[in-house]
Amino acid sequence: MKRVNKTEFSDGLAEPDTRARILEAALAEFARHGFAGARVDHIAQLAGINKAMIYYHFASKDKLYESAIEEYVAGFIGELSGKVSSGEGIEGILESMADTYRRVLGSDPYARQILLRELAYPRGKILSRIASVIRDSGVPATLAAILREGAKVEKFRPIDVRQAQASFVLMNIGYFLMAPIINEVLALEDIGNFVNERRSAVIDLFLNGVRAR
Amino acid sequence: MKRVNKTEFSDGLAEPDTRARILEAALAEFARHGFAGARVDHIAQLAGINKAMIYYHFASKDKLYESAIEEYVAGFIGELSGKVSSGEGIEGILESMADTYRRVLGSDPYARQILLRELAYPRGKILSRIASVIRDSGVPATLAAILREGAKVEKFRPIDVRQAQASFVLMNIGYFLMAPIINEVLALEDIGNFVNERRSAVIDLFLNGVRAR
Amino acid sequence: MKRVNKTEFSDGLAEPDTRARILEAALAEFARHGFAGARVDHIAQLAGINKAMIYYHFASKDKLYESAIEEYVAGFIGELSGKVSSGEGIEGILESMADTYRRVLGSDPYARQILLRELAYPRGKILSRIASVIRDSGVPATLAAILREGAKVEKFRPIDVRQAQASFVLMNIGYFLMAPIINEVLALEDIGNFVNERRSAVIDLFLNGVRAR
Amino acid sequence: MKRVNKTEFSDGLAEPDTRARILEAALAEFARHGFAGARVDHIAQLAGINKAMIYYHFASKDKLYESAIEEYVAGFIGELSGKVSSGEGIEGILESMADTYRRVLGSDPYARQILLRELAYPRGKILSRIASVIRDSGVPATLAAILREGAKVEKFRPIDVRQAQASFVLMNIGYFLMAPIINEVLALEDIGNFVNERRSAVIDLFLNGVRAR
DNA sequence: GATGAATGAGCCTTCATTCAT
DNA sequence: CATGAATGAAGGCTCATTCAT
Repeated sequence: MKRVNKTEFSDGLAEPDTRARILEAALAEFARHGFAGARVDHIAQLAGINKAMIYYHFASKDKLYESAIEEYVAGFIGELSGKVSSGEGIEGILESMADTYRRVLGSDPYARQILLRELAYPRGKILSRIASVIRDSGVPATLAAILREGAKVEKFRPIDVRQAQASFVLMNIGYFLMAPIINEVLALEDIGNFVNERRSAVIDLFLNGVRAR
Repeated sequence: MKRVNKTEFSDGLAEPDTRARILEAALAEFARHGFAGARVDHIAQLAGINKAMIYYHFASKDKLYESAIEEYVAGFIGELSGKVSSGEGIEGILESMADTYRRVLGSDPYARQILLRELAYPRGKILSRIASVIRDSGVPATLAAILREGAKVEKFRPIDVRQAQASFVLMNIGYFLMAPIINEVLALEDIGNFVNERRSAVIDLFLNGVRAR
Repeated sequence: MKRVNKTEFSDGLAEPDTRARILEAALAEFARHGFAGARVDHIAQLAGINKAMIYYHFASKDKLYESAIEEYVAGFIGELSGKVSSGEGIEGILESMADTYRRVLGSDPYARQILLRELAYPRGKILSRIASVIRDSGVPATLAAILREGAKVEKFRPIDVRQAQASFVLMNIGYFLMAPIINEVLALEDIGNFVNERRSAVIDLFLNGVRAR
Repeated sequence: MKRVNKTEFSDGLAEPDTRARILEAALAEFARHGFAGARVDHIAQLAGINKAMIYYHFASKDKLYESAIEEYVAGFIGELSGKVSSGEGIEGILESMADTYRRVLGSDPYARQILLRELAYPRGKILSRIASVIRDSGVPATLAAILREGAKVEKFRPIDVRQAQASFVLMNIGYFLMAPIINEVLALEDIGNFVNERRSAVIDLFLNGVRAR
């Protein structure tokens, strides 16, 4: 907040400021071990600072968790918002959504863990925060609008739009959450392929599912 | 396993044997607090026995966790297998699957927590065990067979069967896992209704999605 | 409370039970270093037990302090009560009081420290407890009665009995509390002598102070 | 000592210099919480300065304590000395002593705490310092002289002067130290009254106690 | 089987003290 | 003089695990 990089004119190898380093280390530790399993000692080691510094910058392990997750979630705001322009048509928006989910949950090292952890043992208002970020991105509303407009002109079948929204999201996100089980149940040997093809398979199923006959 | 009822000659009002009580208490505690957050003391208290008894029956907290989850997962074997007869047609099998997922994840007090926990922080081979139970139930294979047969006679479109399997499962299971976020993003006010209508909405989307045009 | 000596029939060298050992060690540590200065680790060492045992028997450092002091103060109940029979006359009761004060504050290793500590930084209701023990001993009431009776028959001057009570107590107790300063101000070289003679000096001053002329 | 007013050329509204502010804050903190219970952080906060400043002016918490108490005790030197002129007679000197004790221990916010604390857990040579201040005031010597002179002319009984000195001091000071217990044992309801009347009650008892018959 | 007591290692947090600026 | 940041060494408390009975 009122923090300034402490080595502005120095050797160029300026180490990131302590508070940020702590938050990053905390995120990694919490993602890997959950809240109860995370060790403050370990976070300090990861951040390369003295353990007491954590309590200098944050009041407690609890507050540190909140701060780390909050900052992490806030980081996605820019990424998600404005990704969709209704002009692209339904294929465009579905592709955009699928891409975003994949990028966030398939590449980001912490998103999946944090999300699962919070779903299992909610702490504070983090789930609400995540929901806000998604809703405020405008994507769900845009998809809903398209489905409703399409139903009027009989391009789409008159279905429950909310159920459809949920279904599309879950087909996409759900895979990343449940991959270990899905992959084993389906006895997948070419997981990379499966993931790559999933985007179009999901969109195909969805579009055929909602399109009027 | 090797346990004997402890009140063989007693009054007939035999209380459940200790080992079982421990396992039940452990499941509840682990589901509620995760592995690291669970307290052996608390489990003993829940089971109404002395803490040392836990170590008499189980080698460690780790082993206790494994035993509790293993026994819990094993309990679903009978429930899932034989639920599907391919004679019921595709609607029948989809309904049967949707019902089962809902019963397990929507009513059972521990399933959702344990599943999320294991997905986030896998311990031992529990995820594999879950996958085995699902696969051994024969349901996925039956669904795959129906989709393939249907594709041959052009009843269904020629799609990737594995992707379709995954999609159907995720639309169903995914909701229970992610309900807190889904509900808030969609600003649901009638959650009960939404859940009740979800089964047919999902089946409807899926069938239209795979059916030939 | 519900504690039984654990080595009833053993070698006769039965070690005192743990709880009592902890209380004794705690008293010593608290008396020597005060509450904030006392170290739980040190108490455990003094008691010859593992630090965790302290928390097995007592909830916290706070509670341990309360328990230790409470038990300590309670130990004086028997010692103080019934020490005075009004039949002994005023000299008798004054001597008895002076002796008791001297025994408690001059010989007991902890009384002075605990009393000073509590007077400076009261914790819980310990000062009240001490007051109760003194009052319940009946001694102050007996002294007051004697002074009042004596005033009626003009054996004593008509003075404020409460002030007199306070004065007598303070001349006795006060010395033990303030000895380091008193001794130095008076440049005493024969402290032992001074203490020995104090009893009769105080009683002499007091009796002449209250006696009618 | 070697300090200079920090705002020599400033607006004239010079704030008290830092060193003095630290000493004042330290005295308050030490009086309230004792040495071990006092927090350097808290002292800095009370003084409205940065914690490091404390270590710039004082070497350690120990030295800070000594300095604060030393300065505090030194402040009483002027107050106590020269208060007594033997010309006032014994009543005069006793009244003067009682008044001084009451003013210091009954009104000063720290004296009682500091005195009790030092008596319980002496630190450095502070008790000696206090004794010196008292002795150097000349009051005890004056009282002793009066009692000895009076004994020669048989105005006073031939008592142990040192015991009498101690007794008078303790009747006065002792009450302030032990008030919480005294008040409760005597079940005082009019404490203010009791304190007000104490001076004359003590002097009355003492004079009658030493006066020849 | 069952229990109360005991333990060692570790955990979160605090605190006096120091350093760089 | 003055500050914010940093640190090492505890300090109180907890927890999985074991022991004696």
